[in-house]
Amino acid sequence: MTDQLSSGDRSAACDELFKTLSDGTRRALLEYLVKEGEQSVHALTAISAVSQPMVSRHLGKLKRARLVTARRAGRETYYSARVKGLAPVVQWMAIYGALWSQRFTALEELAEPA
Amino acid sequence: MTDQLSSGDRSAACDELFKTLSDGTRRALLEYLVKEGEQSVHALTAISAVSQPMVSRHLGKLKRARLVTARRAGRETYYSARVKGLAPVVQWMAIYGALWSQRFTALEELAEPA
DNA sequence: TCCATTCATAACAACATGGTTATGACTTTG
DNA sequence: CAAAGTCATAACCATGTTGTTATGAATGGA
Repeated sequence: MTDQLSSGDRSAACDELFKTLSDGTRRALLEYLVKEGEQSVHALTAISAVSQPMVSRHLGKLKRARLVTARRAGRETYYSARVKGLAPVVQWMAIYGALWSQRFTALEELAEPA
Repeated sequence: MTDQLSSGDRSAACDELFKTLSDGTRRALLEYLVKEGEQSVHALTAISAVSQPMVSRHLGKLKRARLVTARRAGRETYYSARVKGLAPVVQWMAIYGALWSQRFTALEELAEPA
């Protein structure tokens, strides 16, 4: 129980989540799925700046991180965003404790464009 | 201006932040700084599983991501957490819009261990 | 002054990552 | 059946990452 630092399990989930989210192309794919709903690989390739195999691999990583789900229909595969997959990240944010809940609005304002 | 997906500026900040946070050692350092306050490299090395040069490099990346600040005092360098540095990540989370604010508590519960 | 402490950097090895093109499996359609 | 569309995987390259050990630059103290 001496997990003062390396909380060896939950930390692994955060590792994968943060690493997955650290790529702009993957975040763009995820954003698109969140905004537009279920999309085929073909459609996602169309809006991406990289090749179709790369899109497939990015989607594979998103799927492995449980940030998307895949549904196969005929020769097409439809991917959907899975928001709940962000839970470990949200939980990690809780290390900021009061800072988080109390200053959330402050951060929100700070984050506002104009 | 055709940044339908690659919102080329804010995205860069998220890239660096997520990439920085994707390493467990760095997250552990940051957590420690948040919980225990300002610490010297020596102290941070003591609680880390890696060598002192590696701790310095991790701290360098955290500093570059603006997640910590450094204060030099004699031969020691004291690092502090900089919570505001998380703002771009919080802002990015806003792509989930209503999902974020409305389901925040749901996610919190979901994230709860027991 | 001389030595120990503290920290950062350089050099290197091992490995992972993002990108490409080529190809194969499968499905729909003509 | 044959051809075209959709997706995933393999092979490969270039680059970046984490980790190490060795070393150098300052600072503090005997």
